[in-house]
Formats: sequence, structure tokens, C-alpha cells
Amino acid sequence: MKQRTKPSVPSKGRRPASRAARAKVSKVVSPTNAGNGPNRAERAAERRAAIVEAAMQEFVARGFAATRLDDIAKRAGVAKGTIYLHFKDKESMFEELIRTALVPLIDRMASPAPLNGSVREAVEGFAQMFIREVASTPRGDIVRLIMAEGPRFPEIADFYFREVVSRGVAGMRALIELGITRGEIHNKELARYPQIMVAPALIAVIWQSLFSRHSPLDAIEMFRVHLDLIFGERRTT
Amino acid sequence: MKQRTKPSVPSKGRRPASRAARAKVSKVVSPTNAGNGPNRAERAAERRAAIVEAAMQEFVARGFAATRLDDIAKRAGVAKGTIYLHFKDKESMFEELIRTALVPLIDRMASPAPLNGSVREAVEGFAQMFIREVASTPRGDIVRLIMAEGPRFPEIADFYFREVVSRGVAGMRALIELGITRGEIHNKELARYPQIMVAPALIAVIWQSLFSRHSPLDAIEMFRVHLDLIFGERRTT
Amino acid sequence: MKQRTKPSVPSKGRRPASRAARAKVSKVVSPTNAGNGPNRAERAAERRAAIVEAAMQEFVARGFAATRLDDIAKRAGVAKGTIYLHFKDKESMFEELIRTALVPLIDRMASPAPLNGSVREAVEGFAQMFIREVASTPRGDIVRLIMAEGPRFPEIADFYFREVVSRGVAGMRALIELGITRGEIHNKELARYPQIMVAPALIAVIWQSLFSRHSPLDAIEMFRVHLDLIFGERRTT
Amino acid sequence: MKQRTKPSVPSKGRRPASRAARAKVSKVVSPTNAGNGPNRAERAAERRAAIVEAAMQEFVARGFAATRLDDIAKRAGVAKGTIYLHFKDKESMFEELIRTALVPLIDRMASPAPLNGSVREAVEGFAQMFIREVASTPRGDIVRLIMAEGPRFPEIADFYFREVVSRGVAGMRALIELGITRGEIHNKELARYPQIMVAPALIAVIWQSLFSRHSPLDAIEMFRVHLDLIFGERRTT
DNA sequence: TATGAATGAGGTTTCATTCAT
DNA sequence: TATGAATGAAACCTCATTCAT
Repeated sequence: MKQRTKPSVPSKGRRPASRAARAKVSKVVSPTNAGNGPNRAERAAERRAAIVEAAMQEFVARGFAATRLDDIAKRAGVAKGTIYLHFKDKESMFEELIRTALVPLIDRMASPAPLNGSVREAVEGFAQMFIREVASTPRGDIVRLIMAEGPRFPEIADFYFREVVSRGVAGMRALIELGITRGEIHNKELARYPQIMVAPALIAVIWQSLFSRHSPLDAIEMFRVHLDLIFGERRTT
Repeated sequence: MKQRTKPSVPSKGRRPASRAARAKVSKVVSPTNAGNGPNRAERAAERRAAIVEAAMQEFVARGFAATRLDDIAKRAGVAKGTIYLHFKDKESMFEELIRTALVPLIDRMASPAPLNGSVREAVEGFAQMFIREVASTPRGDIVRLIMAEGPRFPEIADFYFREVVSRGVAGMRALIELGITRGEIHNKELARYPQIMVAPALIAVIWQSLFSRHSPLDAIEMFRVHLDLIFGERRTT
Repeated sequence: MKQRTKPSVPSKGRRPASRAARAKVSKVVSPTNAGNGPNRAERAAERRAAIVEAAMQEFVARGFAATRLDDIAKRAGVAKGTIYLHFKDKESMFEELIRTALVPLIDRMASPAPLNGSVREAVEGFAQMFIREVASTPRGDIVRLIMAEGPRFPEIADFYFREVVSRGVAGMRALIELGITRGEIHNKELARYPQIMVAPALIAVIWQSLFSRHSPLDAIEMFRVHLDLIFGERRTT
Repeated sequence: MKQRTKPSVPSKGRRPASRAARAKVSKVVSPTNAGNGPNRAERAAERRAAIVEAAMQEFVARGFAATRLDDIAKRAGVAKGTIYLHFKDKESMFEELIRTALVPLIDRMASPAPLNGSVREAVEGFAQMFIREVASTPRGDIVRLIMAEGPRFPEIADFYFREVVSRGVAGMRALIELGITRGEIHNKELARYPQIMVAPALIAVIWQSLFSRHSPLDAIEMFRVHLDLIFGERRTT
């Protein structure tokens, strides 16, 4: 059996109209950019976005080495050469992609933890966000992709550690210490291993990718049980 | 920069001596095979083992697609064609390798959990074994490899789920239920998510591969803290 | 002695000038494509034609299995990869080539037999055409190629039978029946075996390929003698 | 579609017993060669014959280049290396094979034409023999094989011309001249092109290989009609 | 700026041949 | 003499990258 299959979801209708068609449109509209038709810069940005999106999907589906620029181009609806107007080569495209994709995650980490209520509520809110917006979405695949390609792209692993993991660990540790101070958390050792706090969330990411079709997993509920272990059991409402 | 680097540890001196050299040795020894010089079948088995070992290392280091048979051959000290005497093609070699590599793990899972003492001791023993013999060794990389390539090799993911994950989950659930019965574990919900129990061990596997050089992690101690959350804190001795 | 010899007539100076050179030429000429310098599409067509021509020569000279795509590329003056822009693989290239090469033959067969004069004249005219334009030219080699590779490419043999042989046999039978009706042909059984009528022409094809350097054969004169047997002897002029 | 199929009729049961088995047998029997068990030389000859037979079948089915020594060995029930004890290499094996296979044909040609009855009877007898023993049998494939590979093996073509074709042509010419002398044949020109006499027989060979499954051909009857053209029509009995 | 035909290095796989047993 | 595991050159094919248009 040959590994390589179809370009996982062809550019089904997403091909943003033929070049001729687009050209004609913009020719009419753009001289003064009257009708708010996208001007050159905007169109370039759109194209770039399409490439990024397509590349992300292909890389996630196949991994770095097995992804063909040809498929990315097809999926993005651009010519292969166009990719090289936006990225130096396959490798830097990959690295830049991952960086870009991590930005939202980083932003979340950096946001100064609202903390209106209890620590448990803060952690639970964060975990729910993570599970809903990462574990169950293509973004979760990026985390998996980093786990997969990390050893071959040390710079990516480094970047990921620096920007996401170490911050996340630090932030989580701060929360845990607050929880200990407030008496919500009783085990003081937990602050030494904040990884424990998020472990089930990561398990969920992996599980979704590999095993969800064999046995679905309610990640949010699992996480609640996990929190019960840490914060003590909830009163059943 | 090209991804592809050196064949990660060339066959440096490991080339099991030239054929001529080997021949000479066995000629002296073999007429009655007295000196237990490896006979043909044994030598074939050795060769196969060398290929398996080399392939495993290369696959782990580079992933499936980026691994070259040429490098495997060099590392194993055999000619490229020799690989095809043992494996149909690259893909089935990969699949067979993973299967084989999982056997020890499977055997461990199947061993009927001694359980002389407490449930906590059983779980802790298991986790220590896993961390020592898997997470901190090349075998851990296999787990990571499966996470990486699983989506592209559904049969491998299936096999892994069937032979390792589902058994592991079932075994862990049984232990948890026993713990609940015995009063060691108080949170009855835990039995619904045995994944929680092993989550930190998996985190350790990933951490070792990706981040240990940035920040080492004492997986065993982390796991103890995790168990404290579940079983209640140990008395500090 | 190794079978494989030189690429049977290397790309002897035929390499259609370096890409740079060609570029320069067209740059001067093409802005409005004034000088009818070949545009992109035309150049692609030329390239394809070169590949087809080269492939035909190599296949005819060596047979399917012994032909190397490398040699075809060299002879056509293109890179190896270029072949794959025009053909899926070696096998479909071969099949498509044969089909294409047979078209002229098919057209000849389909032409509605002029028949201004006697049946003998019609047959003789056809045979002369065949011998001159097929037997003594590279096209004859295609017929031989089909005889050689037919059993291994049943679809080609089928196609050849359907498009050439069965039509040819049918047309010849019609002519024979007309000859019988008109009293030109006396042996009525001949209509059952129209193959007899063309047999010497095919013999000529084979003879040219294999034996003409040992003993040349005047195929046209041979065919005349053959016709004498069928239509009765000519008066010696 | 891949060309290469199974080894066209595996050695199904024909594998002449395992080596161990044979060894045991001959060990018992041969010391004095008492039981007429095949001695070493005979066994070698048998082996060689098996190789020749197997090689012939494979070459005929696939052509020279596409035939694998591995398949020949399997079919002959010997190890691949054994082939090299009997033949220098693939090429000389092929050439020698063809030579050997042509010997019976040569012998027939050389046999001094009985000629008890009419010339027509002689020719018809010869043709019947040829059609029955060559055209309709694997031997016919050898003729086709020569047509296929001849241009790539000039020595084979030369040999074939020298030993078979030129003799056949000469013999046929003699017969024709006798026929003319005796008044059986009226067209004196026929002696210049004896190829005409045998053309339908060759057509039959080709037809059997390529088209018989589309449209069977009664070669013998066709040849009779052909002879009628030359010798005059038979009285219908 | 965008295209996509063309390139050719490099990958997987095959197989004639060798040679220790 | 016979074996068949091992070899490695060479075949087919892919695909990242370039560049004339």
C-alpha cells in the first residue's frame, strides 16, 4: 500500500476563482480602489493567508517531510512558484507557520489571568478554553505536530518551550501557589510539578488525534475529575 | 538550511568487519562449527537484528518519511538490497518494527499485576517501571513516534490502541476500582477516567524528548506527587 | 558482454540549445510574439513531440523493458522529470505511443479504397503504399514492436487487432469478393483467408528488420509475383 | 498497472523434490550406481535440462530483458547460483537457448525432403508439420521471440538466418524449381521469391500469439488455399 | 506579482552476479 | 556440485526549487 494518498481534501471549490476572473474583477474595481475591492497589498495578504492555511492543513495531516508543496499550492489555489514569493523554502515556511500558529496560544498564556473567583475556577476556565479551542480543533494537531517534529526542528522545540511551555508552567505555578496560600490546594508539593495540573489536557489532545474513533473521550469531564483530586471533591449540585 | 543532516551516527567502525575478515575467522573455526562460530542462519538473524536496530534508530530520529533506507543500511552495516531480503518495503518495515517494538510493552501490560501490598504500591511500581524502562529510554521514542506517525498509519494506531492503550486503560481501571473498594481511593469518579492516573507518565515521555535539555524533569518524583493527590499525602519520613 | 550499449545515437548535437540560449532568442522576438517565436504552449508541444519521437526510437531499438527513460530524455534533449509532465509512467507512455503511431496506419485503412480501375490495381496500390511507407521505414518497426511486445501488453494487442487488423482483414475481404464477382479472382476460397493476400507484405516487414543486411529483398517485386498467383500472370510488357 | 506479474505458472509441484530428499535417494543408490539411479553426470544433465526448459518458457513469456533469473531458477527447481554453473551469464544463456531450440527446426530443414509423391504433397506435408509442430506450440513462440529480440541480438539473428532461413529458402527454391520442371507450378517467377511459399505459415505463427483469442485461424486450411493458388485448385472430393 | 513548465538530485526498489558454505 | 544470502549498480519515479514568461 502506498502511503501517499490524495491531497487530503482537495481544494474543493475553495479555489478562489480562476486567475483570469480575479484579474478582471480587480481591473475594473481597483484603479481608485473605489468599490473597496481588495487592492494589491490586500490581495497579496489574502494569498499569503491562503497559503498559510493550506500549508498548516497539509503539514498537520502528513508531517513535514511527507508534505508536498504541490499539494499546498493546489489547496491554496495558487501556483507553486507563488509560495516562494512568501517563504524562502519549505523549511522556513514550516517554522514560520508553527510560530504563527502558536501566537494565539501565547496570547492566552500571557493574558493576566482574570481571577475574579476561586483558583479552581481560574484553572477550570483555562482548561475549558484549552480543550475547546485547542484539543478539539486543528490547533490541537499543531501541538501534536510539534511533539512529532520537535526533535528534528530543535529551533521549533526551543521556541515552543520558551514561548509556550515555560510561560505556561510558570503561570500555572503562580496559580498553584495562590491556591495553596488561599487554602484551596492542600498538597504543597504540587507547586514543584505544575505539569501535573495540565497533564490530562495534553492527554486529551493526543487522544483526540489517535483514538477518538475507537473510544471517544469527554475531555472536559475528565478534567473536572482531575481537578477534584487537586481541589477536593465538588458538592454534587 | 537543509533538513537532512548526517546519517546520525554513521556506521562508525560498527561495520561488523569486512566479509573477507569474517570469512577467515569462520574458516578457521567452522569445519565442525566447533568454536560456535555463527553459522549461516545465525548470521542472517544477526543481520536482521542489526537492520531492525538501525531502522528503529533512524525512524525515531527522523520520522518515517524523512528516513532513508540508505542510512539504515549504512548504520546496520549491510548493503541496501539486503534490507529487501527481510522486509517487503519501507512501509511494511516500519509497521513491523513498531509492532515488534511494542511487544515488550504489551508483555508488561499483560503480566498479572503482582499486588502483594497496597494499590498505591502497585500503581507506583508500575509507573516506576514505565518511567525507567520507557520514558527515559529509546522505547519512549517509540511511543512518541506513534503519536507522530499514528494519523498517517492508522493500522499502527489501531494496533497500538488495541494492544497497549485499551489494555492499559482496562488494567488501570481494575486497579482503581480495587483501590476504591479497599478505601485507598476516595474519588469514585476516577474509575471513569483511568487516563488521569497515567497522564503524568506520558507527559514525562514527551518532556524527555523535547524539553529535558532546557529543564530536566524528575518524572518519578512528579509521579509520586500525582499519586499523593489520588491516594492522599504520604507521611513525610 | 553486457547487452546495454550506448544510448543508440546519443543526443548528438540535437539538444535543442541550452535553455539560456533559447531564452535569449525568444526574449528578442517575443514581446508581441511578432516573429512567431514559439510561445510557451508551442514549445511545450515541441518538447512533447521530441519526447515522443525519442521514445519511439528507443522502444523500437530496444523493446519496452530494455529501454531506459534516461536515454529517452537524453535523446529528446529534456530532463528526466520532464517526461513525467507528459506521461504518467513508462508503461502508459509506451501504450500511448503505440496508439498514436498507429493512427496514420488506421487512417490509411479507413480511406475508402479508390477503386478506379481493377481490383488488382487497388490491391497492388495498397501494397505498394504499405511497403514503401511502412515496411521500409521506422513505421515497420512499430509493427514488429507490436509483434514483439504484444503478448506482454494485451491491451495493445487488442487495440491493434481492433483498429488495424480486423479492419484490414475486412477491407481486404471486400476487395477479394469484388474481385471474384468481377471475375478477376478465380479461387473463391480466398475470401475466407484474406490474410493470404497480405502475407508477403508482412514477411517483408520482418525481413527488412532482421535479414535485409544478409540478403536484400525486393518486396514490391515479390508482391507482384504473389499477385500473379492470385490474379493470373501479367503479360510481360 | 505493473507489468511484472507472477512467474507465469509457478513451479507448482514440479519442483523436483527437495534437495534433502534427492540427496538421500542418491546416497543410497549411487555408490555403485547399482539401481540405475542417475549418477552425478546424469543429474547434472537433468538439472541443466530443467534450467533450459524453464528459461525458454520465461524468455518466451516475457522477452529477454524482462525475464528474471530468479523466476527461471524457481521454475527449474534449482538455486539461482546453479544457473551460473551451466551458463556464463544471462545473455549467453539466452543465445545458447535459442540456438538449441532451433536445432530441431534445422534438422527438419536439412532432412532431404522425402518426395515420394508430388511437389505439392511435399510442400503441404512440410507446412503441416511446421504448423502443427511449430506454429501451434511453444516453438512458435521462439520464432516470435527471434523476431522480437533479433535486432538486439544480431548474432542470434545471424545464426537464425544462416541456419534456418537461408537453408529453408534454398530448400524451398529447389522444390519450386522441381515443381516448375514437373509442370506442377506454372509461375516461373515464384522461384525468385520462395518466401511467398511459406508466408502464410509465418502469418499463422504471429496470428496464434497475438490474435487467436479474438479470432481463431485454421492455419492448415489457410495454407491449403494458398497452395491452390500456386498449384491450381484441388478437385473437391 | 504570479505562473507552472522544467530541472535534476535524490529517493525507493529491482535484479544479475558473486561467493562462503 | 549446489546453494541462496548478500551485494551494489542501475532503473524508475518524485518533488523542492528555479526562472522565462
